[in-house]
Parts: sequence; structure tokens; C-alpha cells
Amino acid sequence: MNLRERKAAKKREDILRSASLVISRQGYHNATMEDIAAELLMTKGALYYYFKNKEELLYRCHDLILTEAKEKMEGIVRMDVSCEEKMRMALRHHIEVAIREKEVFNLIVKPETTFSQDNIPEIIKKRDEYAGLFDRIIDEGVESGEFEVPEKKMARMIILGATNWIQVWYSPEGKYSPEDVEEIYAGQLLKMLRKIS
Amino acid sequence: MNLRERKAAKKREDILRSASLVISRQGYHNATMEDIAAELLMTKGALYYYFKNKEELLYRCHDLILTEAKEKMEGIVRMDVSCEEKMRMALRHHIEVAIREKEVFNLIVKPETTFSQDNIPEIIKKRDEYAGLFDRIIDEGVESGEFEVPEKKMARMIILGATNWIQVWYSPEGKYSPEDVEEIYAGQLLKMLRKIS
Amino acid sequence: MNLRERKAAKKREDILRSASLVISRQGYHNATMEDIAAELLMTKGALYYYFKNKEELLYRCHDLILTEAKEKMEGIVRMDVSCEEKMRMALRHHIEVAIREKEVFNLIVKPETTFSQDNIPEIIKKRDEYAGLFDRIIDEGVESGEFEVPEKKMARMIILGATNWIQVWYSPEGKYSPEDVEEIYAGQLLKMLRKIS
Amino acid sequence: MNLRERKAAKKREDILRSASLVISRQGYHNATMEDIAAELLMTKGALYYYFKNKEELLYRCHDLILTEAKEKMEGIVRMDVSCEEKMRMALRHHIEVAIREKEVFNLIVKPETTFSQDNIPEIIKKRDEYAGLFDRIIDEGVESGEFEVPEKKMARMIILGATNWIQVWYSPEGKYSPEDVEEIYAGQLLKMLRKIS
DNA sequence: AATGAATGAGAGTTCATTCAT
DNA sequence: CATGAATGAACTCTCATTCAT
Repeated sequence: MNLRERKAAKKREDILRSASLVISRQGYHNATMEDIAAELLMTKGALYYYFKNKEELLYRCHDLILTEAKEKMEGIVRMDVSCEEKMRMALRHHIEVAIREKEVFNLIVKPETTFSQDNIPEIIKKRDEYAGLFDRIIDEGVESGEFEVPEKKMARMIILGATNWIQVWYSPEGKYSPEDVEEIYAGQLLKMLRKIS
Repeated sequence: MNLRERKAAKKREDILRSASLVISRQGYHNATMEDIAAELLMTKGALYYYFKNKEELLYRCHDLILTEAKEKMEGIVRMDVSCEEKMRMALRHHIEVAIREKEVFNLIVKPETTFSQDNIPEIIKKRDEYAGLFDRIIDEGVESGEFEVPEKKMARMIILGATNWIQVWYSPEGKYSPEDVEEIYAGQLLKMLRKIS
Repeated sequence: MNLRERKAAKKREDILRSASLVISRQGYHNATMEDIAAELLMTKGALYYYFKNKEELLYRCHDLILTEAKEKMEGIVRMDVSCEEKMRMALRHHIEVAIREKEVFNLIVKPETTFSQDNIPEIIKKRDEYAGLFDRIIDEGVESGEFEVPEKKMARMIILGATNWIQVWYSPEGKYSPEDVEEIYAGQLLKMLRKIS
Repeated sequence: MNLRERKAAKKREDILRSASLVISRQGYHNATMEDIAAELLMTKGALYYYFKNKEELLYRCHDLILTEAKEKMEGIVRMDVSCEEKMRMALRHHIEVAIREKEVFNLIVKPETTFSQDNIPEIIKKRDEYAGLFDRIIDEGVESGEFEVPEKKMARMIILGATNWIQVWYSPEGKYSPEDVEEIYAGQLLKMLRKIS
């Protein structure tokens, strides 16, 4: 990848970051291409040089975040620690991303309102892969006897729901630091998973 | 309230139900005034006789649902049963509404993307009152020694997050009945709240 | 059809006439919805109340003219006169429309550049039906021994090409009246068709 | 003309050929600078090195074709054969170009929709010179007694209209070869011109 | 001589909102 | 009360054109 290509790739990423930001602030439907461009001091026309349309831009945007989150999560799953510890780290990571990305997270969550039929299957696939990493930790924990749950899928849904929700109520100006939230959530959710002997 | 007024009030409610339906189906931003009117075989112009604008209509819509949900929830809180039982009923009720109303629930949840500054405070107030009913059950439970939580507010947020999330993944065509979901969620979340002796 | 419907129908037709005019003046691709609306002192938004999009509007526009022309032409074909006389009348009629409608005629002629796949078959069908009326006159003339041509389809194409072309060069300010053109064209083209004994 | 200039001249002509092709395929308004450049594996920016803008490019494009056609036509007019033979050859040549160049021919035909005031007079002049060559053949034929027409200009217009029209309906996949068309058209149109003794 | 990148004007389209009837 | 009709602002997207490199 030569200089020019690297520059272009960087620009594309800049645009995605800008889009993330604007969407986080205003929501998808209230974020215009103009807004996204303005954030980078570009004109909206330029966006179309890099992305074929708004949906494509948004799709790449969500893909970037989800891919990053997934990679990190895969690292956690592979670690050689107890399942409880893994889940704690996974929760910390997930909460951290949820707080940071807010609205973009919503795109991941409800693709139907935003994306056309073409992109939805891929989005759901990626999303499920990510969620599947939680399943793996739960599975392992159940096998090793650390966890005990009536329905694995529901347990995972409770965990994701609870943590995704954070972006709704969390405010940096509030009384909790992100770390506080991470600790307390992890504590509670692990209590829910733990086998009671 | 004379006949004319009663008729008008009925019509207003019809419109709100229709709006709920359309929004649940298509999401707020994809629900046009035309769509809402069409559902009732009216023309969109007529909606403006009953509601000053789209936001007002949406506001009333969310208000209706939230008020109903709250009233029922208050009944539960006042019942003379154990806190665990109360919480179980509260969860059942909340989940049932979440499944039924889907998108409208989202309005309640993220007013900033939809409503203007004028309506937000009131919405948040109502929403907090509703959430406060969960707090009361938790409080009682902690006092009576049935529950034990590190942070009451967080416990409530986990509960609401987990349950609100259901509307994202739940499908009537799936393998779970609403009752299944209610039971399993209640079981898991109560496990999280329960004092471990 | 009540008053309101009649009014609406009239408006639709007004719009079509206006569109014809603007297209005749500027060509299809240079005629904006704004232009078409301005001609009628409307705003472009209003056009979308009557027609779903530009293509639909243009399609109806061409359909109107073609249908009218075809109806009149059918009357001519059914008349009880010699084939030569029929052809003379058909030519007069066709030339008159070609001069009057100019550009709209072009739409009929080259639908591929303008219309999407959905509308093209119907357009071609209508156009062929119209052209078929010329074929019928030629057929009759050949059978009756009045005409003699090496290839009927080509004869028809020559006739249509020659007459459609008029709108390219004809100007009301020039030295020929429409009637002059009609006479001379008819004379020449009939000479081309006539059986030489 | 040194090497550099020759290279540039060659490139200019390449561009014109490419533009002809793209316009023939897509029509003028649907042919973007990008399309034209892509055909030559260039970027659109480069086109502006050779031509000042799209109109200039199109103008040169049409000029190229018309000039070539005219030169060949002049050769035909100067030949020492009967007028009927001359006209037959002229028709063959014209039809052949019309079939080959399709859309570009349209540019020649209706400059008003495409070109700005600056270029139109020149275009019309060239076009009239070309058409004038047909006039000369007709004139000669009338003088020599081979042809007989009521109005020379109209006769020419019929001929050009009929033949230009071919590009509208002709398809290489159809049942007629270009040569078929040339023969039948020439036969019919000459019958129209011929003096009937 | 050519490219990649950016601009900006304008097109078609949508929709909340208004209002005479 | 309700409707049909119209408005106008906003939005997405396109493309001829420019320009630094």
C-alpha cells in the first residue's frame, strides 16, 4: 500500500469516525451527510467519493466498530483464565465500547430501521458472531461447573441487554465513572450466572 | 364531558393506538403522518385537528402507553405479597408491555433523538416515575432482607436494560412464548437480586 | 365523476400539457420538475401529488399524445375512401401532430434513453399499434392494386421517418405553412407508394 | 507537427472515438465524462487537458463525424455517373453512417438541446453544407430531366428524415442487413424522385 | 500529461404542515 | 370535522469542473 492509498484509507477511516460521532450525537436519521462532512470540514460531495451512499457509509461505520470490538473480544475468549474472569473482562470491554460508541451501537442492534435488505444479513451475521463469543464463555462456564443457567441464549440476551442499555442512561457528568459501572455490572451479572452450591 | 367531547376523546385515543402500531412496525422515523392516518382510513390533514404536530402526537402516544404501564405497575407495588413475588409480577408486566409495544418503548427510552427540548423533561419525569416503582420494590426487598445489591440504581438499570432489550430480539415466530421469556428472565434476574445466605 | 374528480383530472391534464410544452422547448433532460411546475405557477412538490415521479409524469405525457393521435388515426383508417385518400389524410394528421408536439414525439421514438425497463414495453406496444395503422393502409393499398412496394415495413419506416423529421427543421417563422408541408409531403410519399402501370 | 503534437492529436481523436461510442450507447445526457474517460482507461480529469469542457468535446465529436461524412459525400457528388447512380451511392453512404453512429447523429440533428449558443451556428452551417450536397444531386437530376420534384428542399428533407430515422429502429439483430436496408431505401426514394414520363 | 481529490450547483424526491372549502 | 391540494424546506445523490501534486 503506497502513500496515496494509505492516505485514502486514512481518510475513509476519518470519515467513519466522524460519522460515528455525528450519529452518536444526533441519531442516524437526524445525521445528514452535510453534518458528517462538516465535522471534517469537507463538503458532502466529497463523501460520495469515498462511499457510494449514506447507507454504505453507515454500514462501513458499524462494521468498523463491530469488527474492532469482536477482535478484542476474541482475544479475551482465548485467554487462559477462569470463565468467571473471562466474563468479567468481556463485560468490561463491552461496556466500555457501549459507552464510547452509543448510537452506532444502536445501528448494530436494530438494522431493520436503517439498512436495506442487501446489508442486513451480513450485519446480523457479524452481530451474531460477536454475541456468539459471549455464548462461548457461558458454555465453557457451564461445562466447567462455574456457571449455571436455565437457558443459555436468554442469559446472553440479559447480559447484552443490560449492558447495551448503559449507553441510554450513562452520562460522563454523572456520579459513576465508567470503571464503577463496569465493576458493579460485572458483579451483578456474574452473580446471576454463578452456580450456587 | 358531553357526547361531542367524548367522541373526540375516543378519536384521539384511536389515533394514538394507530400511531403506536405504525411506529412499532416501521420505527419512528419511517412512520409518516400519512401512514398513521391511513391505518385509520383518515387523511393526514385530519390528524392536525386532534394534535398540533407530529411530535405532540408522538408525545401523547408514548404518554398513553407509559401511563397505562405505570398504573398497572403501581397496583403491583401496592400488593401485599413478598418482594420477590412483587418483582416477579413487575417483570412479567414490563416484559409483556415491552414485547407488545416495541418501538414506542424506544421513544420512551431515547427521547433526545425524537423530542424537542420542550417535551423531554416531562418525558424523563414520567419515565423516572415508572422506573422508580422498580426502585421501590428493590428498596423494600433490601430492607426486608430478601434482596442484596451493591447499588440499587444499577440493579434497576440492569433489570430495565435486560427487559427492554427483549423487543430487539423477540419474535413471535421464534421458539419462545412470551410466557417462557417472562419466566426465565424473572428467574435469572431474581437470582441476581436475591440475598445469598 | 363528481366535481372534485373532474377538477383533479383537469389538473392532471394541465400538468401533462405543461410538461409537453416545456419538453418541446428544452428537451426531456433539460426540463426540470421545477420548470414544468413553474409553467403552471405551481411548486414542484405539488407535481408529486399527481404523479409519482418524473418518469411517470413523462410517461403519462407521451401516452396522452399518442393515444389521441391513435384514436384519430383509427377514424381515418375506418373511413370509406380510396387508400390513396386514406394515406393522404393519415399523413396530414401525423404531420400536424409532429409539428405541434415536437419533443414529446421524440420520447415516443426513443424510449430507451428516457424510460426505465418497466415502462418501455408498454410504450413500444402503443407505438407499434400506432405505426400498425399505417401498415394497414399500405396493406390495403397493395391488395387493391393502388400501391406497390418492395417491403411494407420499410415503406412505413420511410414514411414515419420522413414525417417525424419535420419537427426537427420546421419553424412556424419559415416560408412554409403547415398545410404546405402536408401537401408536398403527401404528394411525394404517395408517388413513392403508387403502382406505376 | 512534431512528435509531441502528433501524439496529442492522436489522443484527441481517440477521445472523440470513445465519446462517440459512449454516446451512441447511452445517449448524450446519460454519458458522463467519467464514462467517456473510462472507455479509454483514463480519468476524467485528463479529458480537460484536451478539451475545455463537455460541450467542446461533444462539439468536436460531432464535427469529426460530420466532416468525414461530408468529405466522402463530396467525392460522390464529383463522380462522373448519372444522377440516379449518384443519389443511390449517397443514400448508401448516409445510411451506413447513420447506422454506425446512431446517437452522435442525433447531436447533429438537434443541436439546440445540447449545445450552447456559441456553437450552434457553426454546427448548423456544417450540417447545411452536408445537406447541401444532397441538394446538388437533386438539382443536377432535375436539370438533366432524371428527377422531378415539387419542392427541392422538401424532397431533401424527406430523404434525410427517412434515412436518419433508421438509427431509431435498426437493430443488427433484426432480419435486415445494412445492405438490405440500403437497397430498399434507395429503391423507394429514387422512385419518389424519378421523373415519370 | 495525468491523477486523485474535492467542490458546488442543482436535480429529484419526501414529508410535516397549512388552509380553503 | 374532514378532505384534497399545495407549500417549502430539507435531504440524498450526481456530475461537470477545478486544481495541487
